[in-house]
Amino acid sequence: MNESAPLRPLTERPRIEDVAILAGTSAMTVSRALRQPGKVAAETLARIMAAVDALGYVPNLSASSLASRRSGILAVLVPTIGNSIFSETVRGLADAVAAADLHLLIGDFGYSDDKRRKLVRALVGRQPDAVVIVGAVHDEAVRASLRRQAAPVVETWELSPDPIDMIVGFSNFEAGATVARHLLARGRGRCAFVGGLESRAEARLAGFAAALAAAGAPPPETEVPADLSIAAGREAFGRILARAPDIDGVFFATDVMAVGGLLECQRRGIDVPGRVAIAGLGNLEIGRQMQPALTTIEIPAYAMGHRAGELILARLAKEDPSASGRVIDLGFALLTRGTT
Amino acid sequence: MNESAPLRPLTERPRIEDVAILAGTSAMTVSRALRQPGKVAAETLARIMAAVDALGYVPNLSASSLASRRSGILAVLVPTIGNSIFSETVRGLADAVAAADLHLLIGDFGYSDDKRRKLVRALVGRQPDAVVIVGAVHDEAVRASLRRQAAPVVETWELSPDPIDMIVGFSNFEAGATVARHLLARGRGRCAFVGGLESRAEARLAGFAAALAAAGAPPPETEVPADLSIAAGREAFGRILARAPDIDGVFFATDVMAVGGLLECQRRGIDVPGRVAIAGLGNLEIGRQMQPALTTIEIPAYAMGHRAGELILARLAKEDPSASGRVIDLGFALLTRGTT
DNA sequence: TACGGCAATGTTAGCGCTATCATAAACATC
DNA sequence: GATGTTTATGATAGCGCTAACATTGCCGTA
Repeated sequence: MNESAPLRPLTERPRIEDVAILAGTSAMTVSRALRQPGKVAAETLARIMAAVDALGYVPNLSASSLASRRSGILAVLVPTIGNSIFSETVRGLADAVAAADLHLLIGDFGYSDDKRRKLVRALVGRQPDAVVIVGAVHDEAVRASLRRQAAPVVETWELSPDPIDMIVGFSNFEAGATVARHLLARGRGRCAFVGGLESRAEARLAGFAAALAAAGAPPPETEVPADLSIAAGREAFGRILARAPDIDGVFFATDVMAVGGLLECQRRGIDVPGRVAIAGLGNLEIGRQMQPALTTIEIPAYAMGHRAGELILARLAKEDPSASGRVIDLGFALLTRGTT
Repeated sequence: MNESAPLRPLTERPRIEDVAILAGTSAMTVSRALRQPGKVAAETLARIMAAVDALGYVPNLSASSLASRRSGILAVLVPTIGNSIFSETVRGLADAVAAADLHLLIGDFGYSDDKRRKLVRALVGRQPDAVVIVGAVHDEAVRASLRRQAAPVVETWELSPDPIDMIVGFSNFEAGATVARHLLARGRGRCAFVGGLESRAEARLAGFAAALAAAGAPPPETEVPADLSIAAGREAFGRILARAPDIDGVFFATDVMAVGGLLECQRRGIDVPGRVAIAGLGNLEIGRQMQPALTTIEIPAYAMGHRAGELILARLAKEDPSASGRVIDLGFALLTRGTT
């Protein structure tokens, strides 16, 4: 048995220095071996890897970030991780940046501007190499603090002529207008809208109302749901029917709520689309599987995340800021199915 | 105009030193002002806050972590962020730790053991103050590397007599057995199970099969779905019916798949629960809203996250490791509704 | 033999914070 | 007034890494 006392207690995590000593080399060579194995002689590399395994060494990324000024963090801000449509965007993003070693630091701001402000502060402090936000940011203080930091910022899910840095989205206004024109074409003259609580839904309503007005139709009855659940969609639909029994077309700002509306019709024995046409937005699986299947706006949820990731990688690769201010419209598609 | 050239380019982010100079104090006092405002004189505090605002100073948390040996990061590993039931657990966790300033670093391992291994390495490198994992970890290498680090680790969604550190869950085995006994009590003698792909579903199947066997019923027909979607549930159900047309009770490992089964019955005109009884697990909103409403096992998704957060805070507060090895069973409940 | 070039490795000096201890000033106690 | 006690602040020394610049030895070429 080796009786020499260890210099540092074994309970502490090994540092790069410990690996270097065990491998009979220097800290710098270990650092290189782990990040650019090609720059280290094969024999040295093997000794270092053996030492890493023996000690269970895991580099301290805080120290690494501090020294290299690269955190390896991609900060992602979403309104809520509970919504599977946003997680599609996150998945697209993760897939796009999978090769680069960036880790997603996901923050959930619960649709609250105040929480988002705090989240931005906290995330910026971690020196992210890039920031992706679901939704355009309108709060000037937040915009300023995101602009001030060097990392690329991509907003998504909306279009804005004046993005913080880059924006990848679709026109919520046009989506609303498209649904209105579709309902009008189906002979629906008395339309309603269910949605609110966030700027994207408001843009959809604006487009919806504008297209109705352009066609000379009366303005939509509107209901703001309590939340974005099926039950909230049901209840909002019930309130609309109570207020305006002659409604013959309803656009729900999300498929989940639209499914609520559809289920409520089925419960009440209201014929869809005979008496009331229903449309949603998101092309979620549940809408596709309903009977009749839900007419909806398919949005590029995955693609927006993926494209955001590509933009980020391009910017991080070359020091080329020419992409700044870029606005990318990925469009959307109306999927006409059984409910209209 | 002040003509003196700045010592550092203005484009660089301000450091704590810059704030200190502007406020006419020292870096240490600024650091204290931001973390323990009570320990700084009111007047000094005001000057410092003014300087922070003026410069838009945001502390570099990498440096902070390195110096303080506290990262403020709570690492969360989930099989997929796309599943809203796991996001309930994350929400419970977030709520529980909201006051402590811990940030959730969420990693998604896509149900892949290999990805999880990599994710653990990456997350451990960020020196998390705590780790929460959805699912028990069986991979010995991963268990070892999580054990080696000092931070508390909480596994969730399963029970295991030998947790890495702590575990908060429910018995998937018992959940399966409970559903089996319920179906038997409803006179269903020919049962099937749809699920797989992960250890929790396998435990449910084991319990389901054991309870059937104990009652002398034939072993369940089982189908492993392609994924965990509604469509996969539909298809698996179709295959079961083709193989065993006399099936009169089906337990789906998740509500989403169960909804698929229910919709498939409706499409085929199969009476539920007259001819086939259906049960799911998760108590998701869609199951509650279906007509007839889905019988399901309600699991403590939110509570598991919340309890995990509480355990972590307790451990971080006092240096009391007595909670180690703790196994907490939060149970589950059978919600009998229209489909059985 | 001398020289430049290259590959492999090492040395030094921070990155921007905070733990720790020292100091100074203000106050209370006898 | 001498002494302890508290409160506010500051000086110093790292935390564990990596950028940038040596240094070393080896090769080919003049």
